[in-house]
Amino acid sequence: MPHWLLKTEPSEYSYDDLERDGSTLWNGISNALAQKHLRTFQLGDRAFLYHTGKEKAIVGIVEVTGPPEADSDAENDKAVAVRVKAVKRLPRPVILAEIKADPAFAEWELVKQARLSVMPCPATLWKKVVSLSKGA
DNA sequence: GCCAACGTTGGC
DNA sequence: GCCAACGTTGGC
Repeated sequence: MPHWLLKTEPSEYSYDDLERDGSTLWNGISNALAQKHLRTFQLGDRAFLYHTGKEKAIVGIVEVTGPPEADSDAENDKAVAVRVKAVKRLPRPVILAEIKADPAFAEWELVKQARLSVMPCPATLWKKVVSLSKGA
């Protein structure tokens, strides 16, 4: 089961908002590579939610609750959106600085390609982030 | 607030 | 189809 990372600007839509809503349609993704990733999402896949802007931290885990569907808001009629639900907040946020400080993450798009908003998260990195979130 | 990185647009 | 100009994102 693949894992992912979704970015969001918390002043626009935060993990708090998702917890309040229960689930939301993750739409408005226009970048071609991000769309390519989004199209391969499957029911039950899990993703980290990352807050950009002031926070720059992975804050929680979400789960895909349906297959990719047409993003009816998008100008591009091939664009897809995916419904996700909140699973759990991480015990503590894992900030970008500590991710960058660890060479294990050096090849991850989160570090290498700052502007990509939907990306895969290799299983080893997933475990590492979860483990970091349990630390001090 | 600045700017590097990257994507998109449009003239040729 | 190339590439210069421009716009956007997001870290700093």
